[in-house]
Amino acid sequence: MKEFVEYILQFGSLNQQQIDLITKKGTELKLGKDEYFSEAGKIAKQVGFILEGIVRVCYYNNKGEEITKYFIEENNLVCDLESFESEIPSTAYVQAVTEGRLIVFSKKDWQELFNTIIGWDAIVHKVISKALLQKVERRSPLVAEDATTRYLKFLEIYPTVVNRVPLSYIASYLGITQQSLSRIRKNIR
Amino acid sequence: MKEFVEYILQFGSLNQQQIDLITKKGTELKLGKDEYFSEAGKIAKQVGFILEGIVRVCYYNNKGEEITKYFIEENNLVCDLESFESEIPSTAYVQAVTEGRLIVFSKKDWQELFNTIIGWDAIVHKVISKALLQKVERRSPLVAEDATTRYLKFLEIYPTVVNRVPLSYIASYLGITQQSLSRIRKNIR
DNA sequence: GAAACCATTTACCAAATGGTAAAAAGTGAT
DNA sequence: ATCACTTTTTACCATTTGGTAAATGGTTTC
Repeated sequence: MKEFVEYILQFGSLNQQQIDLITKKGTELKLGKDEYFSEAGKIAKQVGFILEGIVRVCYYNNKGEEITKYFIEENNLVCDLESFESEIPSTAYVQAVTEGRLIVFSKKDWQELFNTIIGWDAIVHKVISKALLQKVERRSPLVAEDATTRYLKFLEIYPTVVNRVPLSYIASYLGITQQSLSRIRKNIR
Repeated sequence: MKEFVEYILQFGSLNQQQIDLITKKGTELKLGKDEYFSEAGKIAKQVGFILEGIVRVCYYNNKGEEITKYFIEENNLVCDLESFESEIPSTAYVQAVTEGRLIVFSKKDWQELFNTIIGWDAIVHKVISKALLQKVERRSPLVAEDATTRYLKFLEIYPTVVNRVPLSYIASYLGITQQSLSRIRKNIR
């Protein structure tokens, strides 16, 4: 929980009473490897913050292939925003890639924080903007490159992820087959 | 200007006095075809709202190729957020693809709105979150597809853009050569 | 340790895309 | 209408990537 409070405080200041309130609302959740945090077709009901582990967001394209949209690492929020905020069914799965430990807030508790903590609104919006901007900035530079360059850029973008997730997840994130990625790895060495 | 006020009011309510203040701060800017709204290496000093025309954000990759990161259409904000907010040099060019008409706010005026209009903060954050989310959601589904599918999806995503921008811009947005895109167009007909 | 299971690597050939270059089509100016 | 200029299309071949399948390597369970 300490990690979450520290993270939040980077984006704005809170007094002890407010911090206690936040701490009281959040509960710890353990996720097993491959377990889903939220699922496509269902409405996202929680906001999470990753203390430990790696999570990915994935979906199935119209060929039925499983595509990793992005990875989320420690010290980041996890939430299907569109689904959570608009209460529409999610279009993607959020899945623990490794074992994970999270702080989670129910929608009700999360909203209560907006009503009771002045400035919570501003902090959350900053957090979310930053996270979204990062997603855009990580994805964009990959598009116009060949597969090898994409993989090299992936190594820069997600240095803490490479050795903790299956090759096939990275391949689908990069938009190539796992055979191609394996070949690329071989050529790089 | 009316269009901008209408756009903003979708995200929160404002009284007439507040609307007048916003109206007073914004000035109209005309951009010629190919003219830059902001440039790589410089600090973004304005926020814009497109009344008319199409704008693109582009950069040069390490092979020196010009890559279109995304297009921005009418009724959307234009701003290199990272540069504008943190006052760091921008990494991309923002360029009018067609002739354009925008409402622009200087950094000083934009910030004054935060100080004088209660709730402006919340509105702007909603606008920005929505725009960023759209950028992610438009880009992600393209990655894992072959070139033809990417182009077909592009047509869905940017129906108002296809016939108003050069083929080469679309090709670089999709991460393929313009020859490939031309071939794809031929095969689709 | 053997068996079963899953992930990764390799190999082979087919298909898609890139690179270079030239032709064709479109645009604007005089 | 012609010329100069830019954009788009086409063609050719080289290179990259995909698809299928099998082999190898790793891990877990008994």
